Amino acid sequence: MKSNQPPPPVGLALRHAHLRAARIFAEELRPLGLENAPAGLIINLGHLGSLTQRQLMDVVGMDKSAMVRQLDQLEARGLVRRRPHPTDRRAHAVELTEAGRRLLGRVLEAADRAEERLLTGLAPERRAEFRELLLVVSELGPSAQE
Amino acid sequence: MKSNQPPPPVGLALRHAHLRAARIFAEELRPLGLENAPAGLIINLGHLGSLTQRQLMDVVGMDKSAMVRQLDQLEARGLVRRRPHPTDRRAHAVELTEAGRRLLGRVLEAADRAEERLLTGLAPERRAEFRELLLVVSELGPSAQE
DNA sequence: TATTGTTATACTCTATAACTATA
DNA sequence: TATAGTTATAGAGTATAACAATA
Repeated sequence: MKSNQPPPPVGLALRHAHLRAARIFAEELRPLGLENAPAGLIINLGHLGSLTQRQLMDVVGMDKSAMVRQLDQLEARGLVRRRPHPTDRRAHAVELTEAGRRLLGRVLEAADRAEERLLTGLAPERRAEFRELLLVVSELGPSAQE
Repeated sequence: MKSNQPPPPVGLALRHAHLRAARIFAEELRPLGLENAPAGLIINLGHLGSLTQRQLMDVVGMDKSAMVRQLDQLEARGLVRRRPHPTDRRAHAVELTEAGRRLLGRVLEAADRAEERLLTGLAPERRAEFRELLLVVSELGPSAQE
């Protein structure tokens, strides 16, 4: 039943799975003129509402200076706004503009199509199972013990 | 039972899981003086034996020129050897040296420790399940339909 | 004519550190 | 003294294209 190759380390499989997911997502995003990183930012801002840049860095795992550059570009395109933070005058409250929120809908559709393609090899129940396990391993899920 | 947040797209969860795996693996590799990319090459050469650079590129998802640089460094450290390919005189047959094979053992131990840490949140049966599903999604596994 | 490996270039990401303005 | 954001810099990865040798 098993192949004669030893199973690859989980880390390598995660790398391949992520590379494949990123490739597929990039294809689905192409018509929107967006790349993966800014699309990820938009999705997270959509989920979480207004965030400081520091919080965004933690959420998307992006570097401080890369975050500045990405937000500069998104702001120049009118998709995102930096506002004064209500209580901390050092910080910015970053949020989607109306145009950003409109684009968010199309980005989420692209993400859904990408996910459908990514999980083609799994039956529906196994997809749910995969999602659940992945949330634990990624430490994004409810069972993440931080 | 469920959180009130919508679940993140699987692609984002894969990204987080992979970032976490890479961070943990890097920590386990530090005593060996190796980084993730060359360690991945060594593991793959160990699993698959002698490969051309072209094949290695496909297997590890690395760029043409990055592959040249990585192999140059591994060859300079005496861990890898480029030999004439038996049938294609354009190609190189890349393989581990004896020193490389000795290091491979320690790299695999580091990978095991990293995997143990990575999957801490999952009970043993769920780890096997996760591995199996991930192999399908990564298209590395037996069910990959190319 | 296409492919393997090499080299070169430009662009992006990462990591680091300095700097400012606040806290 | 520490933190949020900005800026600058060096290093690594990615993407491209050109090239030599070979298929």
